[in-house]
Amino acid sequence: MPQKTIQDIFSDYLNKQPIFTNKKALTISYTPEDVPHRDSQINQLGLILAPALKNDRPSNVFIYGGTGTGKTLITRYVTNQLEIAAKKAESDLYVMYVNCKMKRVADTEYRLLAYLANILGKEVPPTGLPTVQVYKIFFDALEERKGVIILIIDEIDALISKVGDEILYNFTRINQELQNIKISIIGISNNVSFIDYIDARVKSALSEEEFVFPPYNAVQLQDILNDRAKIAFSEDRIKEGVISKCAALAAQEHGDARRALDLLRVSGELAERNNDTVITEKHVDLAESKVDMDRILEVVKTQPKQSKSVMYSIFSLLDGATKEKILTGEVYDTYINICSQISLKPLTQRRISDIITELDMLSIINAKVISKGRYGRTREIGLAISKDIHNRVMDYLKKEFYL
DNA sequence: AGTCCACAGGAAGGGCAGGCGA
DNA sequence: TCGCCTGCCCTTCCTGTGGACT
Repeated sequence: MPQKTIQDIFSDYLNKQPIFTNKKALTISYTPEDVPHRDSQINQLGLILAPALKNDRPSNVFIYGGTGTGKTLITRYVTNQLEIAAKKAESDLYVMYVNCKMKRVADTEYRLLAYLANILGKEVPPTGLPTVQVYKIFFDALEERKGVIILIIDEIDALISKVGDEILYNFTRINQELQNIKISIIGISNNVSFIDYIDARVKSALSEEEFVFPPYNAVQLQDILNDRAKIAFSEDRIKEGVISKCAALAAQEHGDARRALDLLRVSGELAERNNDTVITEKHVDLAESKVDMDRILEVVKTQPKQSKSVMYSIFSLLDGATKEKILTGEVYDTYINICSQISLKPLTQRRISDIITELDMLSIINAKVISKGRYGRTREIGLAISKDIHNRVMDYLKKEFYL
């Protein structure tokens, strides 16, 4: 068979009937027209926010629930609808959304304020001003609007664990300080126990209303996927069992709708790349490992060099396959070695300890504090990723460090 | 019962890059 | 230019601790 030229590949691609008609429907940023299995939450939130239409301040709301349980989606959906209604009723309503997990955007007090001021059309330099002044800029910008402002703070637990709860206290006081506007805060958190850590005054002010989003079960996930698949794929592209398999896999993992959508989307992409016309369960299997692989590789790539070399130290210790668990001290010794090999200035053990904690939080490793009695207290470190991914990450790091 | 290991992890602060107003 | 502010990464110094060993 004659070799395909690059032009053949391109024309094949162009002539091919696409599997996807609207891939966006399978991403988390997509807001569907209706949201199944969340009627009661939608109605509740709607009732709480409705006073905004009559220019009254809605209660502050706190929403909890695991990843992919629809917290953000429902909040945005309801506030979108509210905005439409407000336009009809000609009432002044402004909705602001911020996600505190956006790295280098809103993960500190200063940045959050700067970001919010920016939404309101005020320029704040990325650094340099006293925080008090940024507050003033933000408050002034608010004052220029009138009516009701709904401020959605997503992943609020990430912010508070980093900068403390004072910022929330300041927010709850806006209503007393500014005459023209009424602000209502919707806090969204992945962590249910988070509210216990904040100051009692803030707590009572913020959680005037509370609700919890339970995880989806496999049947519900299946409904969600079916709805989205109708929009995302051309007809008859999905083999029987594919959607239920995606739903089942995601249900096993805390009922996470995001994961279910990822699995289905990647399955489709794999089929497309493979020139298959129909998505089968085989593609879902492949997608499952690819979704994890992509997530981990992405995280690894964006780590700073020091973090990468700690990772490399841990991985190469565990690569010997003699042990499944290693200790902080061993990691540090290996790390010092690696540093001299790649001419990197070694950090102190204290700092490495923090880096290990960070890697643990990124779910790349598992680190558990254990006591070995006479032989001290330390952390026992193991891998949180599969052997396959481990090998891929090792290859990447080796290349990166020319090892 | 007491000791002592090998760290965990908190607190404070240094040094840097970068911005502001005077 | 200077003094003051910020976030970020890091070091230094420190106290705390579970449980094997004596």
